[in-house]
Amino acid sequence: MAKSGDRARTTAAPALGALDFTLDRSSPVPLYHQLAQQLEAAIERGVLAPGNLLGNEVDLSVRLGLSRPTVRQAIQSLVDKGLLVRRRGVGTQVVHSQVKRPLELSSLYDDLEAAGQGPTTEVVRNDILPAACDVAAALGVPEGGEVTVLDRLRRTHGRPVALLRNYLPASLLDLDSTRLESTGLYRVMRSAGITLHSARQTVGARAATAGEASRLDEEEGAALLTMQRTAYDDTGRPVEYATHIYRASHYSFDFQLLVRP
Amino acid sequence: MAKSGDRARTTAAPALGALDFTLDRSSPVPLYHQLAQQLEAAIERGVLAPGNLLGNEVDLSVRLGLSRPTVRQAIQSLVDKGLLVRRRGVGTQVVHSQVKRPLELSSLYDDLEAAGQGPTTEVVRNDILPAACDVAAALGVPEGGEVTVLDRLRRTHGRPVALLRNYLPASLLDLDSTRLESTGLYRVMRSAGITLHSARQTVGARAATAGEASRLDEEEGAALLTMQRTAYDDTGRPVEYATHIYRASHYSFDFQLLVRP
DNA sequence: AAGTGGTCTAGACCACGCT
DNA sequence: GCGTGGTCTAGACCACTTT
Repeated sequence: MAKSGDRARTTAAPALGALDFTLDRSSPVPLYHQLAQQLEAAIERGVLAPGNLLGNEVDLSVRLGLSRPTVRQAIQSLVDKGLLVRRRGVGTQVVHSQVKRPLELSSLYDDLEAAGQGPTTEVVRNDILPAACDVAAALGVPEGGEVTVLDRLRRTHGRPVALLRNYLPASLLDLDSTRLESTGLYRVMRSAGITLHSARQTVGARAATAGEASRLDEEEGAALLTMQRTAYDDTGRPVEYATHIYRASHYSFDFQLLVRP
Repeated sequence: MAKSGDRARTTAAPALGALDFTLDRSSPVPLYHQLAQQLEAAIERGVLAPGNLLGNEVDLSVRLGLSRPTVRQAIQSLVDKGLLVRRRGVGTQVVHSQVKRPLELSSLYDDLEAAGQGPTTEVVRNDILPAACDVAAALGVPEGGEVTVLDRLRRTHGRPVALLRNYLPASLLDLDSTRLESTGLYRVMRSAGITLHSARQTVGARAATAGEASRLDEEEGAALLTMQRTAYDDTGRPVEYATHIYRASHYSFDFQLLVRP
């Protein structure tokens, strides 16, 4: 069914030898990771152009003084990031431009990073209350059990962009409002020893109520983006349930997907 | 800052020996993948309960007659899926319930799978036209170059849920409208030898115009979910640009994130 | 036929979490 | 100190793509 024979233009292998990789065997950072970082940097800087290259894992490992599995591990990590593509009988290529920075997946990281930076955050509420039914179910605590309810208003350039409501098991940690205004929730949680592992998100839309509209500087009925999220730590226990509202006129979710083979 | 000492309840290792793994060395499917599948099945069926287990990679490899790297590769693939967690000095645990099926990430797969199933699809337009500015930029073709424009209306339970507009380089493949009504676009592309590799998505919201409202059976001004996507094949070339509109009252995006360490 | 990545082995030592 | 996963090695054979 394919029409044009416009096949993967495989550029002849460029002078890869020009690249000098510096490996420090005494460093605590693993060799495969050192190699991966330097390969990624070379790709980012355009030294490794889209097309063919990285010829031959065996040669590479010999030239670097590493074993092949170690080199493979480095390459594999960049394949997982979507920067490289492997083909049997062909070789390993840098993916053809586009795709830039993999965006580290969706808003979880957005929020996480952006929180401490340009935007400002105002803590509107920070209380411990008995859990309502839906919250209890999401957090896996008994109904009526104590949960921290956190309401925040986030602005960028002085304009409101989002109403963030988060629920956390009250036993998990103390939330310092002052600290939450200068950094993101996830940073606070992380520095309390809570390591996030996964999250389940639902993104939808609906019209703004009068109350939401006034707080977000919108008209009643304006389109809002909604997001619900339950986040789990590395044991699989729920550690956060969030219901967020974003001004659709000022915010959208932007993320990249990789198709797993 | 952490309050409660409610630490990862590590269940004593259950009788793992009861599990019998069947490995077929003559099969074309890799040993690590056979093992991973059987481990995943055991987790799914609850035979491997959340808590501690899988004790000791070395023992496991001996008992299975595999080398440790092979066993590690199997385990690693499940860790990447979010089903297992490894801890140094502790062991490998099944993640504590929740998290069910990792949902294969966002709507790309949703559309991909759901397309051929419950929902029905009506091809409203399937033409080859010169590319407008934004389309040309997204697809990396010259402005005015030929692109296929595909408009579809998708329904579930007889009700409209989405207006799908897709642009593809006209040279890429012929799109058979009849076939598109019985299966998804990605299936058609795949069977034409186009293997998707990655996609960049933007999800937002806005109010419905009069025209959109009438086609979607909504009121003018109703909240709509919008999605723009550019998809790339495994060489990094854009193969699809899409602008989709969903009825927020009938559809939302649902997906899971894994936090990479 | 030659060259590539894909899989697999049987060891080794280290870093970390626990007790 | 002990047991765990984390890293690394130096080979081997196979499957696939290209010439």
